[in-house]
Parts: sequence; C-alpha cells; structure tokens
Amino acid sequence: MAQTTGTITVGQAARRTGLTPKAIRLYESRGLLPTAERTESGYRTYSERDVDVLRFIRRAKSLGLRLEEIKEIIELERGGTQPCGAVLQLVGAHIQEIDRTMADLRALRKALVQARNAAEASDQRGEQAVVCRIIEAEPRAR
Amino acid sequence: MAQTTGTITVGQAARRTGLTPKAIRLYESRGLLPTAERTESGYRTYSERDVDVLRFIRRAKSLGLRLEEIKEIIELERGGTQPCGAVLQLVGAHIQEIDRTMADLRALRKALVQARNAAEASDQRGEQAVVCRIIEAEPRAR
DNA sequence: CCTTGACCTTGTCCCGAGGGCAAGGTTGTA
DNA sequence: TACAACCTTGCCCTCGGGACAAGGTCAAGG
Repeated sequence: MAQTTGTITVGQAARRTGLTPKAIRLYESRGLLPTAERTESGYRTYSERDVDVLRFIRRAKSLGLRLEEIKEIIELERGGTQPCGAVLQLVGAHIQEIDRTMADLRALRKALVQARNAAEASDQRGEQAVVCRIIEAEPRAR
Repeated sequence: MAQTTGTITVGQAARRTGLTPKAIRLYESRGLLPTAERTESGYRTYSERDVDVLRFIRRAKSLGLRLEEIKEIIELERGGTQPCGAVLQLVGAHIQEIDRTMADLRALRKALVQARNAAEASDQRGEQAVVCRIIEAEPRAR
C-alpha cells in the first residue's frame, strides 16, 4: 500500500482520538471533516492535521456542542475567521440551555418526590387504589 | 355509523386527554392500549375506560416514565396486581436517574463556564489561537 | 345529488449521534 | 496459503413522536 509517512487509517485515527471509526465516518458525511483521501484500495487515510481536528471535535462534543454547531466553528476557522466570538456565543447559549434543563429536572424531581410521599401516606392509611395513586393523582400544576 | 353511546374516535379521545391522535396510535402499537375496536369503515373507537387509561399514560409520561415502563405498570394492573410497589420502584429509580443527570449537567456547566472564562482571559491578554482556546485546551479531567 | 371541509386510515421519512450487524474486500504475518 | 485483523458500504435500531402524502369517510349545506 502506498501509505505516506504520517498517513494513517481510520482505525488508527480512532485510537489516537478516542473516537470510533464509525463516528469518524459520520463526521465526514456531515461535513465536519473534508472528504478523506483514499488509498488505491479504497481505505480512508488521515493526516496529523485531521487527527487535530478530530480531537477538537471530541473536546467540543464533550462540552455539549452539537455536530452542526461544531461544523460551523470549523467552517469559520477554515475560512480564516477567528471563531472565538462565535464559540463564546455558542457556549453561552449552551449554559442557558443547561440551566433550563436543570430547572425542568428540579421541578420533575419535586413532582416525583411529592407523588411518592403521597402514595406512601395513602398506603399507610390502608387505602387501595385501582391504579396506584402516584399517577392517579390529578396534576395540580402544569 | 353504528357508534355506541360513549364511543368516540381517536381525534375526540385525543382532545379529551391532551394527546395527539398520532401518539394514541403509537401507544396502541406499543401495547400500552389494547387494540382498538373499529367501526365498519375502519375508524378506531374508544370507550371512557380507554380515555382513563390515556390520561393515566399522560400523567405517567409527565413524570418522566418511559412508554415501556408505563406498559409494564398497565400490564400489572390488567393482571390484577396492585402496581403500587412496582410504581414506587420505578419512581425511585427515576429520581436517582434525575440526580445523576443533574450531577452530569452541573459538571458540564462548570466546564463550560471555566472554558469561557479561560477564553476571555486569554483574549484580554491579547493572545491569538489557531482555533479558539475554549476547545483547544486539553481536558484535564476525564 | 354532489361538493366541501373536517376527519380518519396507512405509510414513509426525519430528528441526534451513533451502535450493531452483515457481507465482502485488503493487509500483513505465520 | 491461510488466517486474523483490519477496512468498505449499507441497512436497521434507538425515543417519542412531527411532518407529510395519498386516499377513504362523514356530516352539513347548496
């Protein structure tokens, strides 16, 4: 195989970045990575530069950015724009989204605990329910 | 149409329960509802009992239970078992799951805020990054 | 009687981010 | 030459529906 120095296969790239080959192919198909070069036999080949981009993607993903958003950042950077501003905006939006999700979860948790307590209380009073009172109870708020 | 008193269509059931017709058909296909009776022309028909079950499903869903879990509860109840114990167990498991998710989100939020602060700080020092430092930074933990 | 509009039917594709599996080609080593 | 380990593409699955298509049914009004 005509493999240039420093050129690796998808599996090696996966091992070096902590991703899976499947994920790497997905990123290519979604446009986060340029279409990979191929060997004569059709194997994808990756350069160190590609490995850097893949690591970048992994870190961005671990911060909760979506592939589409990561793609935008990469395109900005490829176009020569410093993507800092855009990244800060994305990160800020994600923090807000997390805050909203956590507020929802807190409310849900409260509802679950209340429902459980109500069920245990009625159980101790020896009541019987056709279907368990936990969910039979009319939701007050909502 | 030979529609018995109290027998309604899927759209009417949807309106009475706050669900959509599509969702109701999905629940049937997933086994949460028994296969609906049909009119001669093929329309599904629902009884008041069905409406009660649908309301039950909606409330259980609003508590974050998954369709598969709701199905188990309904099956227990149909089998004559009081599902209270099972429901309590499910609810307890969900509270734990919510706690785990919230812990994850807290950690994620912290990482995002730290990344943002680091980026702003390096920006103020006039540094330039090939790709924004927010994501370039090596992840210490994990 | 016929049309119109609202309703119903089934079916398919889509979302996110891949996982799992199948069927087959390629590589490098024993 | 055989074999394991790799690679390729492609399809179906997740979860809870939303959106849309193409067509059948119902009730009311002209």
